[in-house]
Amino acid sequence: MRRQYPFHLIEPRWQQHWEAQETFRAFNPGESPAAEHPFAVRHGDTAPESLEKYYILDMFPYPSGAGLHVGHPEGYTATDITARYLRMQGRHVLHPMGWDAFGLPAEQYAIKTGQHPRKTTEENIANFTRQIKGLGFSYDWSREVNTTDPNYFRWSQWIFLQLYHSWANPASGKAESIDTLEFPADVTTDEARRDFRDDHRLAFVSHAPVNWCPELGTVLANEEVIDGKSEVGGHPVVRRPMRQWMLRITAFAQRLLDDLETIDWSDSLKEMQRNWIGRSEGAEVEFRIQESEDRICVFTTRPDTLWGATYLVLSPEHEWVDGITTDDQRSAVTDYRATAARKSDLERTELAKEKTGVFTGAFAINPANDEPVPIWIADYVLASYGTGAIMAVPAHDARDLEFAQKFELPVRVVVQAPEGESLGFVGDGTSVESGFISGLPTPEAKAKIVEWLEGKGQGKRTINFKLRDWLFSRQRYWGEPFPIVWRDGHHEAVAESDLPVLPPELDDYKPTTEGDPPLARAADWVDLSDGATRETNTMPQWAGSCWYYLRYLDTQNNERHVGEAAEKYWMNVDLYVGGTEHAVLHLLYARFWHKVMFDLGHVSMAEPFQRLVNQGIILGEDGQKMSKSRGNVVNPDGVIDEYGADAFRLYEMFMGPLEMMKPWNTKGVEGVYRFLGRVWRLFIDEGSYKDYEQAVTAAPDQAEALLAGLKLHAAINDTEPTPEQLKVLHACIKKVTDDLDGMRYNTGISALMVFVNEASKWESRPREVLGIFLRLLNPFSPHLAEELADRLGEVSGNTLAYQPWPEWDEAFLVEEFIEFPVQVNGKLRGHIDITPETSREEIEQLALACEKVQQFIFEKEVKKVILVPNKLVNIAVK
RNA sequence: GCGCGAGUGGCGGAAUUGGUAGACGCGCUGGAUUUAGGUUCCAGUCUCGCAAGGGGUGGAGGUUCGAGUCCUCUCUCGCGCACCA
Repeated sequence: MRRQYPFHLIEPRWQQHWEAQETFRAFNPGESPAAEHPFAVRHGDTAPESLEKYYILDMFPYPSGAGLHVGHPEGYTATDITARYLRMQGRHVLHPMGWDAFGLPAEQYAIKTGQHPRKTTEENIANFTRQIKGLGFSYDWSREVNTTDPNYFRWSQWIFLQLYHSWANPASGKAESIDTLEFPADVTTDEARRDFRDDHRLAFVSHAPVNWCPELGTVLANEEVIDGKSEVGGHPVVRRPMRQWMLRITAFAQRLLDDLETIDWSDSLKEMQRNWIGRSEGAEVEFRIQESEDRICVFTTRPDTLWGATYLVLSPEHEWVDGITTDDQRSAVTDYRATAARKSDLERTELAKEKTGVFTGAFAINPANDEPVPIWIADYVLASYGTGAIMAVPAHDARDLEFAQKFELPVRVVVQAPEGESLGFVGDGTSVESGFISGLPTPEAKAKIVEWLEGKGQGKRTINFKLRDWLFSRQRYWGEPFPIVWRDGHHEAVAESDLPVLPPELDDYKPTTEGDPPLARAADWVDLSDGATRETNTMPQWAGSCWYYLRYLDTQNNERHVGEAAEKYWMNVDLYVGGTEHAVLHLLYARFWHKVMFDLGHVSMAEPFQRLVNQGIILGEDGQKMSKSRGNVVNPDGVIDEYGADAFRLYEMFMGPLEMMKPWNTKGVEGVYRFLGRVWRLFIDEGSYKDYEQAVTAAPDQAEALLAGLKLHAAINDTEPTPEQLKVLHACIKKVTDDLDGMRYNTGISALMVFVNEASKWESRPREVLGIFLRLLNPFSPHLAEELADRLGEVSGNTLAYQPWPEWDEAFLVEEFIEFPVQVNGKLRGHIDITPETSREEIEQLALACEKVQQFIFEKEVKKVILVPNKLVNIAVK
């Protein structure tokens, strides 16, 4: 196919120019550009740090072997356009890129082939770099980070130590040094004090059941388990107790929830985080066990239904089950617990349509009415939420009702529904048959019963979160080793001066045995000369991505994770763009780490990402999700070969709104490619381009040199633009500026198309007008814009990157004659010719006199004439 | 089940605050140039109707001079969470 224009020559040339010129370098406080750098050409002696900054961040990719897919450049193009736009607007823009390079695929490939994951990772990064650079993004490559680089993960380990050395002080609600933790009076021995501290650290060791994925040979965080299967690979996950490192994210649940109010994220994303944090207000109520002094504590959000609590249910794992079970029920209970323990999470939720459970034989006393209620165990009660025990109120809870009906337990209505059936009613109503709270509306009933329980010492108001502590260790090779050693059964921090802790070299990357990490195989590495042994787990992939946005600010700093001045100047991230897949993983973890760092004084702001935008996913041409098995994956390399990077960028944005899910259509790429061809022909003399093409056919190796022989279009000249031309130009400036401010890239592009459609008709094309158009085009398709601007005339600093963004003048947009719409009863009936000076009265008269309008108001009563300035006039008749 | 979002031509999508529905692009139809095709350029393209005119933004109501936009009910699709007491 004939090329619309020689993008294959233009694009690499400008990419090399930007690289050589370091066009997109951002400058830290204290740094300044050389005098000939385009930043200095634009801003003169002004110190970069005195300019208003804008930090625009992409979610850095995992460099997989498959290379870039079309989803990556969607977000990257959007941020690049905004970065280039704001640079032209005079902002000091930081726009970096890096690699989230620890991860499972490289390790699995290593297990299969014996090749070191570092090698795979390096190759993949090289490929990603080539692809991303080929798209002409304006990244400051001097700030590239790689999470697997020891100079990077040294600081990931350092941050882990900050967590290790801290605790969450409930009094201040903040992370503080573990040294501020006061020991209770009864904690006196060194051993007890050590244990007490270890129980309070933000990074701590737990032996609780965890999500173990046998297929992957590692444990997973709750966030990484979906429907009982691993998020990566979809392998079954089972519960199993193991010694693991945990991070105390639960201590920050309330702040993670509250601070969502301070940031500019989409409602749906905030809602996803809120749901994940899962705050619910209620009360803990204590039920005395019959013929015993022990009390079972349950959590309920409906303490007002206490009179309707006709039985209790404990989770099968509840620690008291053994103690309370009666002899005649013991074998049934033991069997049930064994069955429940064998069930995977999947079976316990998905497959368990029908409620199951057994009676323990024991009874508890309902504190409201002193009646004995039976205690059951059932796996619909989760050990991990609340107290692992509930009071069942079958009349006002669907699950309890189902259970009660199956096992013929009593059901007692205690809330009157405002209307309709009260049995099974779960909303707010009025308490009935409930002693001293009868007659009270639900909220008041709740308050009163809790007050009463508190007075009796049998309950208290509480808040529960679904959020669990973060399981932070993995049984893998290709991750950050923990900066931890073990001595006499206790863990100790590695000295900061000994960081980074490098992983050992291995020949075999497989986990050793059931759950033993591959690092355990490296005896030389594990056993230290002083008798201590190294922790052999590694950190999860999230560790590196939790703080990379900070390292970009100061990648070369060997003294700190980030220099204070750089952090203060650049933070926080003004705009963060990425996919929704990280809504509750990366974005929650990073916020948590950031808050800890904030409390400890290592960063200056409480939230890292001020504004966050999710790009929608791109579907295949068949409207299905792209996948190898469907065979509908679009490879960007092929598209760029055929149409060029500028067309690719333009199409990714022209498809539709950034945040929307939308299908790929190669015909659409051709459309924007044709548009770029029209831009080319607006500037370049067609005859000379045809000559060039013929000459290139004869001498393909001379293509670069022959390109120099192209002539500008003969219609381009230095005449004064006509008012009509200025109107078209300024309408375009206005629309593109508005759309870029609102990140409406698709409509911005359509405005550029409208301009080109008009300008193509001009017999005289003023250089001034075309030059301004190229500045508008530059953020979208920078290679072509730079090339044509270069041919059109001198560009200061040899790049459009820092040319001032054009401003529009409303005066040029005023129409001399306006076709003003006239409606009758809200329906368009005709137009009248007016000018901006036409008075209201005149417009009304003209509208009523209009011939087309006449036939609709003839012999009717004109009730009202509504004139909306600059919009229309509407005549209401009857 | 709960929460969030979205339904507009043959298709992707426009329509900042209620104010000319369908911008821009794809596709399609016709024409011109070149011609082997393609490229490029011009014209047309929501629908019914020869026209005048009528209808039209998932569906049904409502508010309004005027509703794709606001309100009520309802249907469909997508996403998230899911026995969270």
